[in-house]
Amino acid sequence: MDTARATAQLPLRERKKLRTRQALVDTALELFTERGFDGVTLDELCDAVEVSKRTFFRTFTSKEDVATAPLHDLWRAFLDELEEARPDGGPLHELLRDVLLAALDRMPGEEWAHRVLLSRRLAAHNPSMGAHGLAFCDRTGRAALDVVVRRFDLGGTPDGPDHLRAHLAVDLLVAAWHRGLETWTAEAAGTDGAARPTRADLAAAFRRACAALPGSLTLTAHPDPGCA
Amino acid sequence: MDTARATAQLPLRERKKLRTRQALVDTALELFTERGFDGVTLDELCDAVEVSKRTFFRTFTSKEDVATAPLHDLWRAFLDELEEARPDGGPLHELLRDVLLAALDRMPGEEWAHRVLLSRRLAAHNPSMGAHGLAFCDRTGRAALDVVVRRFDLGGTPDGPDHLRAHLAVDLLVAAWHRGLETWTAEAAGTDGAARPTRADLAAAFRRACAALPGSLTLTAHPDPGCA
DNA sequence: ATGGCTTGTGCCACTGAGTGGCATTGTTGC
DNA sequence: GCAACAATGCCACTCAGTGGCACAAGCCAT
Repeated sequence: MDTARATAQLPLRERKKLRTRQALVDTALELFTERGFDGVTLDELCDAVEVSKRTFFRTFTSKEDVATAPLHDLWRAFLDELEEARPDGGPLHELLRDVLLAALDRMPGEEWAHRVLLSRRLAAHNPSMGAHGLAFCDRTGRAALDVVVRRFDLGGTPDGPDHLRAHLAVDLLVAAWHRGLETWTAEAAGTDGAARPTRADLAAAFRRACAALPGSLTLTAHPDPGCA
Repeated sequence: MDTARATAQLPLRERKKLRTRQALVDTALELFTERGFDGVTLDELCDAVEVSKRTFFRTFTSKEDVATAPLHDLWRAFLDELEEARPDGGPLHELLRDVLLAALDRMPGEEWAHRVLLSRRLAAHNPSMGAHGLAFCDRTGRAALDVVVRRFDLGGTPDGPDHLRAHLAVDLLVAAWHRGLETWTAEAAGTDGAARPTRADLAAAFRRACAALPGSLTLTAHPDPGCA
């Protein structure tokens, strides 16, 4: 695989660490998917990868963490891209959207997409997985906001109402991302087996969710005439 | 002894349960605030309230749960109010905002506000508390969406793009709520001691966050000329 | 290569959250 | 009062997560 060549320059130690890390992620997703998140103990996972539990906790912060790793990679790329983004005077939320799409484009293809799919399915069926994912997005959102207020000129006084708007813009991005993920995984449930949802599908679903944001503010509600 | 009126309203058993429940919440918030969430074991908390740990877990689902109880009450009231809301053809997000404000109005005054304040401070400093709160809001948001699509006519085909917009509208509400909470607790940090933030302040902060939602979509970003 | 030096790993014992089962106590209805 | 029943207390247990220390594997001289 390409990762072997890309990491060939790294010291042997680092490569070994990355290898066990990847083995832990893959095996965890496999075992959790097979027997459920609660149906697999850390001891079993560590036995399967032939690693001590102590080492596991040097690599990941929690049992949930190992199964959320694919998303971590994406958001780290997002923050990297954001750090180098050049605002052009357009709406902030469009900039954020494009930065996230660029980060998505950096992810290593369909293998990654499949891991994300497994991870999201676990999160959908396990409360602690879901909570961990939400908390991670929240933390990342705050980090993103820090970058935005540090690097961009939003035209208002610092700590004024524009700071609140910027924070909300980040929240909107995260909300759209979650809706995109959700419809994407729902599509996956429909197409069984062969036709797996691709990274491009995920990007499209996310774009659609972003496009639906303005409409979500104007959407009107009427009493349901259904009892007629 | 208890008055005939009180006995008539609720069986003794139920009252006892509610009393220990409230004692657990109050003592937990007190101890956690004093010594930190991780600095208090459940055994200590249970000793303080003179309740067995087994009973604790019959009342609350987790250690985090007991410290999030004040918010639970609010969102339960929100769902109740939503169940009886009559849409008037106005924007959905305004309806949701008003329903949440109405629920807020039902909360038992400043004592409740103080408990919320303690709870949020804990959540701000403890990752697992924060994650628990986010997961709870997410679950409640989904429940709210169910009510909306069941009771309201959104004018589109079921499961069409309007469903996505409705879900985003709920997400927007939750995001605005979180920002309102955040600015409210920040105000509390400024005014030390005597002048505690009130429930009315919280409602105002939430209103402001809701009002900032449209602007968060149009907020523009320019390169920071900050080195001037 | 062979020595020290650093760094990651394994092992062991431990804390603390959360659960299941069963006996006991207290409440309710007759 | 007495049977029926629910809530509680108690005990033992699983498992996630941590600290400490000994050991081994990679790194870097000479």
